[in-house]
Order: sequence, then C-alpha cells, then structure tokens
Amino acid sequence: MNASEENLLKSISNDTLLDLTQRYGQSAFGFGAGHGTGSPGRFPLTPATDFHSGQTAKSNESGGEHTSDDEDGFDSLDSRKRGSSFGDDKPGGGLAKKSKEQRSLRLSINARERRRMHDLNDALDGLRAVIPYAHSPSVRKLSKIATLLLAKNYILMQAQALEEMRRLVAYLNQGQNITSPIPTALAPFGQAAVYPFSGSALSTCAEKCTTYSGTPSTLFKHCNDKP
DNA sequence: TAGGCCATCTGGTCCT
DNA sequence: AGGACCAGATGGCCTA
Repeated sequence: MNASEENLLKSISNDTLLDLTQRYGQSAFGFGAGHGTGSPGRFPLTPATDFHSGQTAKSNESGGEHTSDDEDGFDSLDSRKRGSSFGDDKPGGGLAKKSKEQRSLRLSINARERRRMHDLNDALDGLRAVIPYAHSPSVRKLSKIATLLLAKNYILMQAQALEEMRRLVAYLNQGQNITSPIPTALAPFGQAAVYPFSGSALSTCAEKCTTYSGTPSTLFKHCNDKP
C-alpha cells in the first residue's frame, strides 16, 4: 500500500466524519496527488504472457465480458495464475492424476468461481463509480479495501447530512427565525445518522437491496426476507 | 528487492 | 447433487 492510500485508510478508520468531510470538500480522494502524477497507474493490467502457450492473454479485469469463461475455463483463463496445483504433478495436487470426470468437474467449479469473483469485482467497480474520488485516468484505481471503507464512511456522511437537513427543516417549520448561523442545537446527531436504514419505510432486506443497489436481484440471493 | 494488490485455483462447508 | 460462499495458497504485476 502506498503512502497516500495508507493515509486515507488511517483517516477512514478513525471514524472522524469531520475529517472525511474536509477531504471531500477538497476532493482529495484522488490518490494520484502524491504519486504517479502523469502515470496511468497499474490499471488496467497489462496483458501478460500465457502460462502455458506463451501467447498473450487479455486480463480478466472486472468489467470485462464473461463470455469465454463459461466453457471450461482453461483456455480462457487469465494468464496471471493457474493456481497452485493446476497441472501440477506433485502427489495429491492438481488435476493431472484425476479422472477425466473429476477434471471436468473441477474446471466447471473453477469457471463458476471465476464468474462469481468477476461479479464481485463488477459490483466493486459500480461502488467506485458512485463514491467521490478523482475518477481520472491518471489516478490510481481504489483498492478493494479502500473502496469498501470509503463507501462505508460516505454512507455515514450522507446519512449525517440527511439527518441535519431534516432537523433544519423541522426547525424552520416551527416558524422560528434563524438569526444566528446554523443552530448549534442541531447537534449531536441521533442514531438515524449512524444507521441509514433505521428510520426507513423499507422493512425487508429484499426491499432495501432492490431500492439501493440498482443491481440485478439475482446478486442478492442472501435476502431471506420475502417481499 | 520487498511489499501491496490482485486473479486464480482449490478444498471445505453450508444451503437449496 | 449441485451451486454459492469462503479462506488459504500461489504466483504475477507494479511501485517505492
């Protein structure tokens, strides 16, 4: 992890929304500031030499098509890594000594797992697209962990802002004039600021997922709630 | 060159 | 039984 990213994570982990807000205000979530200015960063990954054939294979970077993965996985695999025991002759490892049936099953499972991880990465890309940081080609893409932590705090910050707006509206609706700056009575913030869904009319997990994800519902099979 | 990040494979577990 | 999910292992790429 580079220094800039490290600093970001430090600032995220302490839950200081004020600090986070200041960073947003400065649009300081581009990691390119401290390093690699003018450098395109490490993404997208450059094509690598195929492990077996020596041919150049396109990276399976998330967002790419998942078409060829479905066959049996082998020929269309990302060339980065074939796994620890793939084709390995060591005892107990690899598919070489397994039956054709077992091998076929293993390849099928691998392809499924690959697809699953691609879906996960697609979702992470979607998350990166909506959280505020510099989306510039010269800026390094957020790492997975940074994306998740930043998203979490962004949600908290938005919830806090929403709660503040609600209080302000309520205050104004009482017919009181605001002669001084923002009333200090608006703080501290209630629980609703911490749990965005706590006051929501949406009661089931499925409803929340449908409303807030914008993602195909098939990706939310965790929802046990019946709408 | 070390460390961070990543994709992939793999075997285990749980669920439908 | 088959699929989803998970965590560990492995090795490639990139940056400081």
